[in-house]
Amino acid sequence: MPEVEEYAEVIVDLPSGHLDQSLTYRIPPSLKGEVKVGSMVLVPLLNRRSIGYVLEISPSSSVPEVKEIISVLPPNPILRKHQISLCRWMAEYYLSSFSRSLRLALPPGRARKISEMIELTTIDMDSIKADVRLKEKHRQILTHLSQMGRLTRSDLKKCFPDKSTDRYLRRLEELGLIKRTFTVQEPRAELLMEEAVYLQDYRLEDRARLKGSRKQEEILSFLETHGDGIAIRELLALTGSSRSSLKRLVEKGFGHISQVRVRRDIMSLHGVDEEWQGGKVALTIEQARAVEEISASLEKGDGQVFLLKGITGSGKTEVYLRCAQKALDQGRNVLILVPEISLTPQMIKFFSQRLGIELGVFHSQLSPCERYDQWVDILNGKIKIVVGTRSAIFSPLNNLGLIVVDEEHDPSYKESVMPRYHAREAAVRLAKILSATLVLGSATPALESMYKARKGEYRLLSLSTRVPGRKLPQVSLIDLKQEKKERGGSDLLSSALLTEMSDCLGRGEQGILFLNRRGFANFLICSRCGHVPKCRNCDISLTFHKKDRLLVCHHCYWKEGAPDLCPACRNISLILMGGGTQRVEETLRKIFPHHRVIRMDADTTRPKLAHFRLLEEFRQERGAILLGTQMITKGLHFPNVTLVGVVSADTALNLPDFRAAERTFQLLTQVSGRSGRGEKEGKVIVQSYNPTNYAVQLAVAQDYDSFYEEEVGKRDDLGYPPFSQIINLIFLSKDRQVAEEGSTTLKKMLGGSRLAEKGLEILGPAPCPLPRVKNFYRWHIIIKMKGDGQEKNFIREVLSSFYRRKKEELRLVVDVDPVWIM
DNA sequence: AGCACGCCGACT
DNA sequence: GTCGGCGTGCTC
Ligand SMILES: [Zn+2]
Ligand SMILES: [Zn+2]
Repeated sequence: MPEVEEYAEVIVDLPSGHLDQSLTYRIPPSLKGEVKVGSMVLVPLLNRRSIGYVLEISPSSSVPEVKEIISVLPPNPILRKHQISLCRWMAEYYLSSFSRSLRLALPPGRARKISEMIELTTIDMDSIKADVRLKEKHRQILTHLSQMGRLTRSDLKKCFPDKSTDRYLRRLEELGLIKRTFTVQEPRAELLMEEAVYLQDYRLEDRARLKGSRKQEEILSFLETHGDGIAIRELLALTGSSRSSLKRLVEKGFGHISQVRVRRDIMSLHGVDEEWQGGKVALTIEQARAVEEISASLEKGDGQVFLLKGITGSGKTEVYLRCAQKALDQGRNVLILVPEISLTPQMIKFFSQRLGIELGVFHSQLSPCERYDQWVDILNGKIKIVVGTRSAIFSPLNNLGLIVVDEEHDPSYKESVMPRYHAREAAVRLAKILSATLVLGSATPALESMYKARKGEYRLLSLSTRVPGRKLPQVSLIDLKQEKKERGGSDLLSSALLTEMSDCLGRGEQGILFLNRRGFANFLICSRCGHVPKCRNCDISLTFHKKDRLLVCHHCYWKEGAPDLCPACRNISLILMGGGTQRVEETLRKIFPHHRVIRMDADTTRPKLAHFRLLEEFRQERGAILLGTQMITKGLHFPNVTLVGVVSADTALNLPDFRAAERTFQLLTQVSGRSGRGEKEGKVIVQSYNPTNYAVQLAVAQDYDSFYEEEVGKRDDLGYPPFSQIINLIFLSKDRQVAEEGSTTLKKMLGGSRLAEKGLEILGPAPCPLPRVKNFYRWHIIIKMKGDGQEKNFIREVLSSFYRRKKEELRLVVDVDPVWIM
């Protein structure tokens, strides 16, 4: 039988990821049938080895000299075709590399690395000493190797840091004095097994004696209420205790620890969540129409994108559930994306009960072990519906009928490391790849989404009637200009807010206060008329720099002296705003010393599962205050919360970001549209120097359409999205100069004066609004593209040549369609 | 990421 | 000459 040749197109996975073309390899006869599209393979590359992913298989090759694939690595195949298509698009669209995006789609813990070990070929050191071909440095390296045995290249370089070490190693290998071996590293053991705690029988009197040890008592009652079999890692995170407390508890005979392959995961914990209760209900007319339209698309399999705009409490979830059921009935699978903060155990249970089916859950806080088991269950068809956060877009679930992106405007859908993809846009792409119907749901759709819906690209469905029996809270706007005149309250909290808070806490109810994130830019605001100095080019609030009393635009680097008088009303009334979050917390603790103040922000939620823990603490504490950034909106559903305050609408409105108004509108709409599910009436207080601002007013009036018109007009005037596409290039270095130089160099490479011809406009270079983070100086340039997207190819080429010649200590982050400009 | 190749300046 | 540093280009 004649041998039919087969070739594979392989993307090589180099750590730096800049070899972005596929390479052709021959499939040896022994691996025929084994190498498939999506296989992870070991391939030769120059005189090394590398991991690669097979994109395609073809019977012929135009490459003159091809090498052979060495082996196939399990699980095989590791990627499905639709994942490869999604990653190809992602790498291109977000100006990243193919291998980098593919890595995101690999099953958890299954990414492999190659390790290179260097060792002597002889132990005869005398002949080495006599070898005249060797230089002093050769001998030093050989001696070091003879003492240390096998070493990796990087270990060796710790002792021989000069740049010439590689050269010497090359020569030593040529002379046959050293040899290199390449091995594929096995997945780490802890990814496959996990330690879990199980309770043992204990006597009540022993239990009583634990009272003295607070932490042990806490761990034990956690296990009693939530059930045992939970991973130690998560148990400690959820109870906020240390390993030693657990160890003592186990020593006293209350439980034992064992290694488990599969364990109960965090998503199966018990608990209550008001948001996810109730059974199947009758649909409103609007809901029924939405379900009908989406179902029709499911039946046709036309890959229609729907924008489901539904005010809070209008029952979007019910629409998702009915449509999911429909897709499942058709024998097709379902993917539901939700924001980070909404994915709770109760939500999962609710969905799974309603659909009567086991759900796959994708969550960054699950252990790799757990996630791998789900991956297997998806492949063997046991899991037909996946609910997850941003990264669930990479789920191997195929045969998708329906994709849902809930709260599609939520910023947590945007990835923060490269490729900085937006899960909503990725979902649009995935729906196209798989001809799945896509539903984007939100009460306050992103401007970009609504723009596409108005253009007819998406089909708009509206739910405008509230499910009966829900009351809107009473919203008051506090004008800080007045407040200032009357000198009431503390410097950041008005007397109205403090009085309401005191009443609320006094009744044993709870309050929530929204603050802006810390460490952000300061700006000037007029305490008499509310005026804020803005950049005349960008319409961005200017940032105040104390050192040289300058106002600076962090988009285009426009600078001007800080005025003494308010430019609008000519009074000496400009005050500094933006800081003070720390002070609000201190003030609250001082005024309400007997009430718990819980702060939830990026810092306090850094430990694993801290979200759950802090929210749970808040829920259970009568008369507590929850203080934090946008991430605390989850707390709005708690029935005992009767007061919600927004400390400074101005700080939100004046973040140096063209989306500041949209963000503020979304937050305020959500806050003032929250419908009390309890019997108690809710109150909302919004503090501002500009209570007449359109974003504030229209949010309170729950008027999305007017806000859209107003905001879209502004975006059009200034050429911001959706009327242009923006790419933010961020240059990071520990050396300020390096970061700044990088940004100027790249701007020059992009064409300097001939930018307009290419349809590009560049703002900056400028220091980022957060100019220094964790010791890294940050500069950026903003590229605005007005054309059809063709300019991107040009930018890609410039970037790749920039990457090749840039200094090692300079890091470049490419953010296409940035969600925050920070 | 390695590795080769070529260029250049510093130092025997 | 020789040694290292550095920019550039390539990897099937
Ligand atoms: Zn003024
Ligand atoms: Zn500007």
